[in-house]
Amino acid sequence: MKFETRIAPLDLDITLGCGQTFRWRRREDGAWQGVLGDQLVSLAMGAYGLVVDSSPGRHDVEAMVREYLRAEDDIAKIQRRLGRDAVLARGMREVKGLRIVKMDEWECLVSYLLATYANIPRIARMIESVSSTWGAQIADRVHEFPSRDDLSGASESELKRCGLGYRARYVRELCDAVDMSSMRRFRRLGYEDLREALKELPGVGDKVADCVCLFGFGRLEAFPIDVWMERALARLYKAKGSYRKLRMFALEKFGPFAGYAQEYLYYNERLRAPDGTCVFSHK
DNA sequence: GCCCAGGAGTGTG
DNA sequence: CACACTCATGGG
Repeated sequence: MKFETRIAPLDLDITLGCGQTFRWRRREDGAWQGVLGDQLVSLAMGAYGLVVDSSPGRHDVEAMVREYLRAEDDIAKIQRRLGRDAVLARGMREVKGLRIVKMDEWECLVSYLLATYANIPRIARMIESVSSTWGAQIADRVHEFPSRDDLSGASESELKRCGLGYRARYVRELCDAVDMSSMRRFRRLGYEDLREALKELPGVGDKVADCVCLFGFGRLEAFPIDVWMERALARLYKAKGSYRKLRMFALEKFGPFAGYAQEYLYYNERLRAPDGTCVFSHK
């Protein structure tokens, strides 16, 4: 099933390749292939807008894609607010097409649980391994992300065979700690209450909780802080200190769209090292 | 071999 | 509160 839908501004390479989500691959022809729910989806930029090709295809795939890419976010408005900060104001035009994604809450929670103390290629491998072991198959070598019930049958040793290491125990305990009704209950909580509730879960600390708030529950004020963000905040704002202090700094400075500021800064900080490009600077 | 990776849990001062 | 240590593992 193939159709075109209008989402602007949008840069697929930045949005799907910047490390906020882990199951998309860029093909030789430039199209991005990934899995959304039970759909194998390919995305490419066309003349009119975003060209979506999905299989097996479903009547609501367009709505799924538009929700995932947060098509209704007013990027101009967000950037106007973030532009009050002089550092961001200088480089935001370069990342206009970066959109925060709206992942499935459960997939996001497990993904960022696995992401602790691992690099992005390894995170992607762990997720693919878990998906191909417990997720329903939808195409050749393509599987859905396993639901909570799919995964609740997995033993710790089976999970370790997927290369999870010490994370295997967290996943096992997470399956016992939550079900789909608790995930629905989480949706009704405000950001601060949600992040505290998530932190109650095994293997979920400050950083994972904020990632799940942002990329899973769509709380745009969440500002996850990892080692790259610590570097960016120190380099660009001379801000240092505990997670709590840095989070308060960001919330005050960037307000309700702190999550977008975080992803702009994260993208910039990560790309700065390998190829020398630097979108934002303190000068 | 050495270092680091989108950290969290636990114990201690 | 802050800090130190441990927890597995793969890749540069």
